[in-house]
Amino acid sequence: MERNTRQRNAILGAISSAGRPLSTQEVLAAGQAVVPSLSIATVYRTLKDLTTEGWILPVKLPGESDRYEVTTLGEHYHFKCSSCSKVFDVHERIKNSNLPAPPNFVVEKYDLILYGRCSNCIPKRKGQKPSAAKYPF
Amino acid sequence: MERNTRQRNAILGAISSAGRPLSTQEVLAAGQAVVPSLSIATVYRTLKDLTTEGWILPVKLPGESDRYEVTTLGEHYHFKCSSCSKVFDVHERIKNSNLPAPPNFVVEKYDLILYGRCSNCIPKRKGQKPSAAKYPF
DNA sequence: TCGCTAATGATAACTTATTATCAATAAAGG
DNA sequence: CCTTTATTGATAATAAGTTATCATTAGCGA
Repeated sequence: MERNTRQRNAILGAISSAGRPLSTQEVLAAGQAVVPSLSIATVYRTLKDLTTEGWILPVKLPGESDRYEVTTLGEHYHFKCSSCSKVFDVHERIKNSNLPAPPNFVVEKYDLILYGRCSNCIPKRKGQKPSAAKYPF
Repeated sequence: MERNTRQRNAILGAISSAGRPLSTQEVLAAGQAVVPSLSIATVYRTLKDLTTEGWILPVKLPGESDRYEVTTLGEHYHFKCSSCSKVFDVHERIKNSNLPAPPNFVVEKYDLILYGRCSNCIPKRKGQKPSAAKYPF
């Protein structure tokens, strides 16, 4: 990166403030809220640049295309809501002593991916619709 | 399925006896050991049929294409060796009470994916090469 | 403000995995 | 052994996500 463009700022800003990993389409939508002309080509280009420069990281879930989040979050897992399809960060830790492992295998790292309903997709009372999402995507 | 072909038998046999999830290319290689003319088109077709019929299931890992295993294994996780890229089943359980979850989120299911070195890829002594794989793929 | 050129936007091209096509082959019943 | 037709093998086509191309736009130093 050599120039500080509105597009780049909008993209990194969207990812930084989202509080959860964003898909390329979510990044596009959030970025266009700031720079309406933002194109998907610039999103892909900038996501690659920001990754190379160490600002963001791809989040890979089974059978899905990459989402992106900032690199400053430390060790955590991910929760995918089966209703709204958003992915959330989970910072609660799993006790290492409870990690299963086959005999004679050395575990170097692991991923834990939770699936279920996020707080916005759990109806509060019978017959009530889920409340509006906290996030703009 | 209406006819009991050598190709179908070779494919289901390979998956049944592998003891771990196989990629489409691994299924092709194992099947060709029995039916040399076996084509990748037949592998894809048969994997789809066997899945529909409930004999096998796709195993999805982040950023990778599907592997397949028989449906009779019960709940388990997967271990991917970072050296030989094979995926192994892990039948040891994780204690449910230790599952992290964000407040007000309902966890319906979860995946645990371990990464590290399998027993065949851990050198037994200094300077010794890893022993031959237990499996033919 | 000017000028250089990196960055952008629109879209074509590409990639990799998977599916469709169709003539040739081979199960399985008679 | 025949006949029927489901299945196969070879390959073209497809799909979705990502990357390349290139004329235009716009940072930013002078």
